[in-house]
Amino acid sequence: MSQINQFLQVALPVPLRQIFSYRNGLAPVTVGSRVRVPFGKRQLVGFVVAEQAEHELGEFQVKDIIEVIDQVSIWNTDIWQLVTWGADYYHHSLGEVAANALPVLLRKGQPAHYPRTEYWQLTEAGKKITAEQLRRAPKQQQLMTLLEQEPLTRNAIKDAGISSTLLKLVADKGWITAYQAEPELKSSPWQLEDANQPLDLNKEQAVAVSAVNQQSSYAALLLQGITGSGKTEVYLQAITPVLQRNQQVLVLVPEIGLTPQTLKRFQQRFDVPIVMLHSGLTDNERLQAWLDSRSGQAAIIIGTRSAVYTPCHKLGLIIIDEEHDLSFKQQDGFRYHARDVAIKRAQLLDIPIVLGTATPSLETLNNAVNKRFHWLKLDQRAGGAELVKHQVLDLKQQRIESGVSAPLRDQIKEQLERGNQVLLFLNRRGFAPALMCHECGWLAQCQRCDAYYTLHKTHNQLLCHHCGSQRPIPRQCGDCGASHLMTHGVGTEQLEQSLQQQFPGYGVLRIDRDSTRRKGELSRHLQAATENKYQILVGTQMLAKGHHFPNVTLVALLDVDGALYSADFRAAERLAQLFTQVAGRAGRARKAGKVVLQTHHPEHDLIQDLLNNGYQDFAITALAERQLNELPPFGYMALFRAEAVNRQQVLTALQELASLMPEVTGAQLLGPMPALMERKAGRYRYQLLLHCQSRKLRHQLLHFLLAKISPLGSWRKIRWSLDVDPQDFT
DNA sequence: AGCACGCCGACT
DNA sequence: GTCGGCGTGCTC
Repeated sequence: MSQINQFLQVALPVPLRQIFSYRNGLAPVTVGSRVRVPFGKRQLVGFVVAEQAEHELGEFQVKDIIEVIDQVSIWNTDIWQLVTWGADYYHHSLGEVAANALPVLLRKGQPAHYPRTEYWQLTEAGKKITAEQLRRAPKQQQLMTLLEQEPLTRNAIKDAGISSTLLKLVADKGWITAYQAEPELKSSPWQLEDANQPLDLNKEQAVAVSAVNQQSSYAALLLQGITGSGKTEVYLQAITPVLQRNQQVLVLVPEIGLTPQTLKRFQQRFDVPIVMLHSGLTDNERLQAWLDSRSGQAAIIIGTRSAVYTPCHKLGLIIIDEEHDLSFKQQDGFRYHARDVAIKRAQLLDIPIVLGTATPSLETLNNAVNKRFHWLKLDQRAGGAELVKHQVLDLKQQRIESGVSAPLRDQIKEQLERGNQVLLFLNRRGFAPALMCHECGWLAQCQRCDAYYTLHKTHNQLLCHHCGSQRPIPRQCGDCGASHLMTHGVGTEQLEQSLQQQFPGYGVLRIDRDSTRRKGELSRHLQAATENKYQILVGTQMLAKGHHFPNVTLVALLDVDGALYSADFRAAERLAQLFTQVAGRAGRARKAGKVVLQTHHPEHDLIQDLLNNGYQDFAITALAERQLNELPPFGYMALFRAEAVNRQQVLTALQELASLMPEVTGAQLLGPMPALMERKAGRYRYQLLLHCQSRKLRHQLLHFLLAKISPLGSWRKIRWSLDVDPQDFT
């Protein structure tokens, strides 16, 4: 595909699952090149997918390409394969998948290379000039001697003490000339000796490190280690030989796990260029990081979900930390799972991938059980820290003050008096999750969602956590008009306030989405907590991840009942993961720790299993249950989510598709069924669940069903999306 | 997804 | 009289 005047198939970043044809009379392109094309009334940057013969064109008016942005493909081979695989597996628009995999500036069509700079070199005439001839012009002689060795940028010449006037003078003589080029890249091997001071490993860690280092081709390794067991040290020592071979390492971390602490750990160990890809970067910084990674300038690439698509010059190892974390699954648009994409990438490149976690997802655990993944376990706490104790507190008939039972209150008091910190989890932000009429039981409800308003005292407002709508706190009942309104339930705001009253003299810090809204606030809070400026830490789930509070000796989950009886079959798994994660937060250093669970159902199987036998046992039991019900990872699911203001429109559309589902053994299409929250932000939400016995069958059926959707008029009236391997059913 | 076109309510 | 609300239809 090198000559011009050809017809091209172009993938465009629109949610249409189709390819568009254009005529190229401009310049040669290859598959993967970006082109700018007219599309309706606008211009888009698309990706060349293939060349097309003239007779294959349809009846439509073929338009001309506006610009060839890349003469050659912008993609490394593995990334392009990853993109096409992703579009196929997730049945998503190829153009959107491709655009998703690039930094914003490249999506918009910016050149995919470092900014070019001006270099000066000798001309043929200049090379003939001898030092002798310039005896009386020492500055000119200096310049010529410098350029004799290598071409230099204008800046470098200036730094050598030569003025731009002189430069121009010599240039005018025709002795030197300028050309544009990308900056010279350093190709020297990375230096590891100085900073690389590995810690001593215990036996388990040593086994894990050597297991990783033995791999010379594709292998997936589950590194299952409880918090504090020294997973990071295993990562660092597994990385070392890869860097020594002058290969790069890609590290994927959860969205809020990307702490300065993590980065520091890598920087202290390795004196190599490290790039970080996180949400705080500007578009230019992202492009720079992308270029540094692709050119091989960066040795270690650390990033969140989308970093899985970062091209590398020579990738030798992928690490995915907190593998079970939900933030690896994109929840809108192109709904990919970065863990699964990363595994695919490791296969394509034939390199090892390490999946680290204390609480493997059931999908990963299953792969370990059936030996598709190597299974490495770290059961000892590194550095001799003691294991934590557990306790379940039955809330029935207890005196409860703002969510804290009397026995828990006593334990908090005890730890505080000993100078320790306590950590309390409550997964409800705001002051109270509902406002209720004391006379008639009316509850203040959001007009647009099937949900109650949350009372926020700091904003002095009712806030809907699902659609964001807000209104002033009413003085009277919306039903009977009585003026005696009371809050119902407890949120983190109230907990914070109550603890402050109950334990005067101790600092209470609340960490949730509201208290960390501003940029950098989370890390400031975490830092303050680590420095013991607060003794009582209150927070939502976001406090559970990856932060080290060595002085915390008591962790409590204040209300776990919600997860025990949830309609979402993954809720139990998530509670088990949360419990195990927070257990790691307690007593990390030399102090013994304790985890307390408050519940009205202490006898519940999940709680008993978790406490008596630990996460792994719970997870194995859960796996058996999944197998029985053919749920993932034993069944393969895909979810059509649909919504519209008009409820009947959604139902009609879904019913029409459901009626087209063929009778196939090993597959069924369930629904339409309402989403867990049937109405959200004024729209009715329903879904169809495709449940198959094999991945292949699911793929074929999705292909079939999607083809049926496009001619259906009813589907044009609704907003819909397809979620392959859905992680939740909200 | 955008972006247009196209018909019905409250304002300079 | 217009500005603008979002329904629906199309994009090589």
